[in-house]
Amino acid sequence: MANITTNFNDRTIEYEQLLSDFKQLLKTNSLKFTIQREVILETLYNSDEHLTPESLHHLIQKKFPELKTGIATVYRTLALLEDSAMVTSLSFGAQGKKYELGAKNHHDHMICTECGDIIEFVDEQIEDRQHKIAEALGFRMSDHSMQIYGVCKNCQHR
Amino acid sequence: MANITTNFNDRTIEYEQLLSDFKQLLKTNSLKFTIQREVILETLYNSDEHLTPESLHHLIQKKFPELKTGIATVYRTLALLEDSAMVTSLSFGAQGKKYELGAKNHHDHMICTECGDIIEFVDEQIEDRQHKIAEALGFRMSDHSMQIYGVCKNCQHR
DNA sequence: GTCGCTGCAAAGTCTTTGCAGAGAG
DNA sequence: CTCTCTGCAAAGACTTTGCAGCGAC
Repeated sequence: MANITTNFNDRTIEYEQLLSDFKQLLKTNSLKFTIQREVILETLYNSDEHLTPESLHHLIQKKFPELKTGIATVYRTLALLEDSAMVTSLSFGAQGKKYELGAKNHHDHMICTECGDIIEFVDEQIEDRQHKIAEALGFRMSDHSMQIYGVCKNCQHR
Repeated sequence: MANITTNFNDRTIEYEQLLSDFKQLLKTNSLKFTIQREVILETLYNSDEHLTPESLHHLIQKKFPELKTGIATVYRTLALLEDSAMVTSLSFGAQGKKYELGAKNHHDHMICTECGDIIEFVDEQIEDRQHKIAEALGFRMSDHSMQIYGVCKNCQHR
């Protein structure tokens, strides 16, 4: 089985680069660079998880309790980052969305319906094919998402 | 461009069959067959749209005003149908889920980010590949969903 | 200084639940 | 008859918004 990649530990963009992109984005839109916005970006960067607004907020409160960052700011910043395509949101069956940094390599998700574990992967054949389908249907494709649901190796053994 | 199918007007299951499956399901679980449940199933069957609980409720109120079906019953019945895999829910970026009958052929979705239009399609190459990926990662695959986002032909011309 | 940002709390959405009466089996 | 369903309204969960003071530029 070739061409399936699941290793995303090597991020495509280093934090300094990401931060500078973010600052540029803010400047372009006459928005201000605040410590809260930086902390949110940094926490997203340092997390390998797919975070809900609530879990992101908890992480920040634990790590920077002196900031007393409000959940509203987390929501506002996530909306800002999503609008600028710096983060991507996923909505699975459960209620609420999960967010991840878009600066990582593009990938799709395989989700274990037993334990909720998420494995990221990329398959070039599928990526190619998606572009061809969009073209054939007359769409100007901007994005896509794919989730495969099933039971992971660990949960099968239990 | 071969092998992309977008024609789903020919349903795989006729209504009588669907209804009888539903009755069987209810019987098996010692649940009762009520007029509200039938109306919900029928309305889903007769709609080619992907419905939100609210839009489904509106349709039912318009068509069967004498029933005064409550929104809570719609939610409860959709949850029941989804648990039994008779309907599938989709959660796109927007808030809220949309539901569709699972009795139609399996398909994926191409979604216009301008007008919200949804085109259904199937591509065998991708279907095959998904199974192979699940296998390679040790998953026992149960289901998958794929959405391609972009701007549809009509909206490009505007 | 100006004008956007933040935290807080209040207000909105969407969804679920408790309950008493109605109805299917 | 019994036990599940239903509509209603209240409660919950999650998200957004208004506002006054704060802070980046």
